[in-house]
Amino acid sequence: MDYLKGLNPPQREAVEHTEGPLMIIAGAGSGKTRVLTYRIAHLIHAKGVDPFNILSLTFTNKAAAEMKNRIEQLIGLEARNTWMGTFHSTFAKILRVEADKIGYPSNFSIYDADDSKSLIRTIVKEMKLDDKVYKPNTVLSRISGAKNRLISWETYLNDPFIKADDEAAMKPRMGEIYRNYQRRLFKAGAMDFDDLLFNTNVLFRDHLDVLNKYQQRFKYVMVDEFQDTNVSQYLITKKLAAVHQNICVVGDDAQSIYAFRGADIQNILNFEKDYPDLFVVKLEQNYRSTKNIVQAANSIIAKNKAQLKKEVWTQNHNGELIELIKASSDNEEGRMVATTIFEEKNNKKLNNSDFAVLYRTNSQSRSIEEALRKMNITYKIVGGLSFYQRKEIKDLMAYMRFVVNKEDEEAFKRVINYPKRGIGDTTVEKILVAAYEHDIPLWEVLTNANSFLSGRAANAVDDFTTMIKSFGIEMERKDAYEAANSIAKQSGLLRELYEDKTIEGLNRYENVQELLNAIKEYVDNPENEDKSLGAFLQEIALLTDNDRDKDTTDAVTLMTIHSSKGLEFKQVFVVGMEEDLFPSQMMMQSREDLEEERRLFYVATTRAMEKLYLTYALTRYRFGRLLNCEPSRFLEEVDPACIRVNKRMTSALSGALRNEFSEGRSGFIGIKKPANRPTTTAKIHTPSPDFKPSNTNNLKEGMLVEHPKFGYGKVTKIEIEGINKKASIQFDNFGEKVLLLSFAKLRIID
DNA sequence: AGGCAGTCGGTTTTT
DNA sequence: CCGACTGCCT
Repeated sequence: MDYLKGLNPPQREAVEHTEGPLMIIAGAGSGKTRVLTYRIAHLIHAKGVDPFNILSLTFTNKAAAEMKNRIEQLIGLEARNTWMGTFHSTFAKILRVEADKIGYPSNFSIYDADDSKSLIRTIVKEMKLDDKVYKPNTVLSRISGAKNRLISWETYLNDPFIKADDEAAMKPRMGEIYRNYQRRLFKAGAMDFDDLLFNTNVLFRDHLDVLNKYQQRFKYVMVDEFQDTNVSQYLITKKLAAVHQNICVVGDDAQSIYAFRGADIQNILNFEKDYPDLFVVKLEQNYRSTKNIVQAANSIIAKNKAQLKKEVWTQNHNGELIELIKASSDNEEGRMVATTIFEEKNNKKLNNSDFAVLYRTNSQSRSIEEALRKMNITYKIVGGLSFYQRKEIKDLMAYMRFVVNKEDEEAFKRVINYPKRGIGDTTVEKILVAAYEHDIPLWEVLTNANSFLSGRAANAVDDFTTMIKSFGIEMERKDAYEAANSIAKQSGLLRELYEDKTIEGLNRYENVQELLNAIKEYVDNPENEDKSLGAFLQEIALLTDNDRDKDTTDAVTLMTIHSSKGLEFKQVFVVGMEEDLFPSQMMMQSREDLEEERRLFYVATTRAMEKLYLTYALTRYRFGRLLNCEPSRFLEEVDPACIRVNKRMTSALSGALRNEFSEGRSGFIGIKKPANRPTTTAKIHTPSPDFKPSNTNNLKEGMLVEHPKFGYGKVTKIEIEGINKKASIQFDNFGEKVLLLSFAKLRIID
């Protein structure tokens, strides 16, 4: 085949090695997707494999779509028949078909994280536990972690180590919550994201005939981004490939960034043990980036202990040095990014789409957005508050979900009284108690409202069920679009939004219209055979914002590092290079955590083809508070030969700030005069509870105040600098401090 | 049942 | 800063 000519020797080896277990270690920018697509094409064309027998698993819908696209270009429509999708969507489809074998209805709902958390909140409340101890987030991630390691609630409750662990964390009832959560999901005919994989494992474990069916079907199994698989995912693929042993995994241990989701880097490090006759190919030549960028990335990742041996290199030019940009605040950082983009665009005749701004957390996008808007630079945000997480979208989807699956408790709670129809919390509570305590299906309670509720409430509920029933009939007779359309209209949801004439309301109305359009597109797409509402819902439940078609106009891309994986841009800004932000202080519990943050930095830098900027701010607003920031340790870890400091950017203001208030700490800007008192005289001080930031607006010179850390002090000076009001305070035991009034916590004594 | 004002708390990444 | 929740009033 002539398409093999364009490949370098290791790439070609990977493509041609089709039989038996194969691991491809693919460094950043080494042409991984190319190899994967060529390999599939090769299987079909040269080896005569039926596309129907090939399964390719990816982590994002985008990656799956991209690969499908590229194969189609290579070998034409034949490629349509290969099964290509994310783990979650692939096994959701299989579970739909086999649901009855594990006791689920085939129209099961898929709970997203919000639904899961809401359910956990209800359970914690019902168990009369403290929701400050059992926070939905913590509980969910604990349960999720268990499921990813295939620990059922039964096992969880009986495992003495887990028990000891939970007790040490002062959360002894965790196992019971897990049990109740799981029972409640089952009763609602619902699975959360992790269940899709967990239950597939259960299905394959308990029903060997089913497993065998899929083993026969998938003669060739391929896993992309293998470093991101968790145990649950790995076991599924291993089982599927057990008969034919044609398993090909592609990954890069240096880009494993999903440990928080249960990804286990050991999967890739131990793969050889599971397959002794494993063939390994390393793709080490980088075609994407300049030497400087490759070297910078390598110099960071080299500090990690847990990694496979690999030497990524490139024949590309040295390119420009990496530019280090220092700003005094997050807003100035944004301005610098925007002006740099503006200038580079003009100087090098680049498009907006050649630029990307990457950050560690979604909330960092704000200051960048503002600056870009001011300079009239078009941008698009990937991820963030997802379209599908918007209230109006979730509301309409909840209606659709409830019509499809009338046991779906979370969907029910969303729609029962929205728009308002006079059914209050007490009534909802009664309905749920009736259903749960006596183990009656929710829909049975609703259709017999008279037996459970008193007159007025029962009538309102009757009207509701009548409406839902009519939607059900409509759903059976019509396609997803028509059904959704009349649900939106007749439920009153569309009218409610239409009547809201604020800009926000208009937006919401448009969003709902957009969802309806998406359903229309789905129905009109000849590739989708099943045009029912249920089929559409299962499709959409696993979509994220990243999968939505954004306007293809020329725009700068803003996103988190996590969502940037697999992409490349000519020029990349990695912003917020500050200690505790990146590497994130939330993460930093162990060496492994630091190493994952390093890999994250590795991913970020290797997105850049020609030029890379690292920027940081000395002060930053987060959660409405102004914090002082230290430069990230990563700035020191990068090989200094690759970096140059942008002098122009180091403004007088930032320099002054840096020198004068160098000892940053949350809550105060710095020490002006060192305290020359013996520390032994510091008395033990228990702060009273009423320290409020707002109090400090009333500060006047000469006042006596109390600070939670420094104790009692006297205000010596009030001054305004820029947007900040500052107070110098002489503390009894700590000398003079300068506090920022916008957030310093103080109590005024007189 | 529902609306409003005021308090409290979280503050990471995604299928 | 922003959303979720609480308590009070109609």
